[in-house]
Amino acid sequence: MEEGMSGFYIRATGGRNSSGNVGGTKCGRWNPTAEQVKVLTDLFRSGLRTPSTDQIQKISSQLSFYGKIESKNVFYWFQNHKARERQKRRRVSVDDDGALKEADEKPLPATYFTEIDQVTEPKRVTETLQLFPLNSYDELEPEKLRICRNEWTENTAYAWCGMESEIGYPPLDLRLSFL
Amino acid sequence: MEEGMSGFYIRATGGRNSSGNVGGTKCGRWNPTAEQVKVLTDLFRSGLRTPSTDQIQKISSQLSFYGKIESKNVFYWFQNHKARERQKRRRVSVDDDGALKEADEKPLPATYFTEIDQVTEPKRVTETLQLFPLNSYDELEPEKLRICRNEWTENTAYAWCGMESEIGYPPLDLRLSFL
DNA sequence: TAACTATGAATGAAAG
DNA sequence: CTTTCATTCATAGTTA
Repeated sequence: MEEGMSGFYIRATGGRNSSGNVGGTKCGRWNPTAEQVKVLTDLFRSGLRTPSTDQIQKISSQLSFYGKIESKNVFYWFQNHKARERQKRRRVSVDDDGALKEADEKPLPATYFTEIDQVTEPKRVTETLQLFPLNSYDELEPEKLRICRNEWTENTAYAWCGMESEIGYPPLDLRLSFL
Repeated sequence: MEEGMSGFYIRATGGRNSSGNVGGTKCGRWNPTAEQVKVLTDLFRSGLRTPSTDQIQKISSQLSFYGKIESKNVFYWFQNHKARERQKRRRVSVDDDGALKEADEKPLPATYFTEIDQVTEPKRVTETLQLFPLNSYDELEPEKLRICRNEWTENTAYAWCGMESEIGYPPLDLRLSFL
């Protein structure tokens, strides 16, 4: 029952600043700034999933305002984000029983976009994608509060068979034949 | 979701005791029980390195008997365990060429597992066969050198206009209408 | 209680 | 698109 007061941790903030790499290093990986992440997330939430080369180019160009970025970073970001959303959903759907938690990447209504490169759109999209009435990021939090989102599952079903006491675990089959 | 911000993190310090989560708490990371760790370690030592989604499901399901667990925990556990074993070995091979340290995760002979179904249902037997003889030992491949190759900017397949680096930032339309 | 350690979680990058 | 790998961040638990 160790219960300390809530304390803070000061993040060391190593030599990397948000607008670039550590001084001298040339091969570090991209470290997106909060603003960049926000824009990308907004785009994703708006329905963008697989931006074309041209779109990537434009996004990257714009985001370079906030810090160093290359087109490939944008490309990878969307690829990863999409894949992980799927993977997450796949995994949740299996071991989650119905506790539906807030999906933090739920697509917005399509009116947000004029045309959306979304899975629901059979027709190939022209790369117009105009007019993005987002009023985001006028201010970014100077500090980040880490919230527990519990994205994966809440897991409600533990089969605590009441046969044992709390610590008296049943003998484990070390051969693991259950698999 | 991390980004290059410098700031503090506030530790929530929910009411958690050492043997697991308190009933009311739903935040916080997974805290495996000793039994869960043992099973996972045994699986690892038996050669399992990268369980498939299906295997992850089964493992997670079984381990839920010992306490709260989600499939993503199993996924991460194997990911981390494998990575850290690799990293440890790499470190040893670098700064300590001659003397081999004690490998504490040495794979067991395969006979450790497999046919022990004398008390289990045939269904379990099937699942056993399904899990083990598969692509478990995907280790042993040489580690890759991570070189900064600049493929993206050079490769013609994408033809990114490499315009990153330090440039005068254009006036940015903050409402993302650039697309 | 502040370092330190072990490890869960996340994600950029890339391979398959 | 899927899966894997490397690296880093975050934090529970431990130690000095």
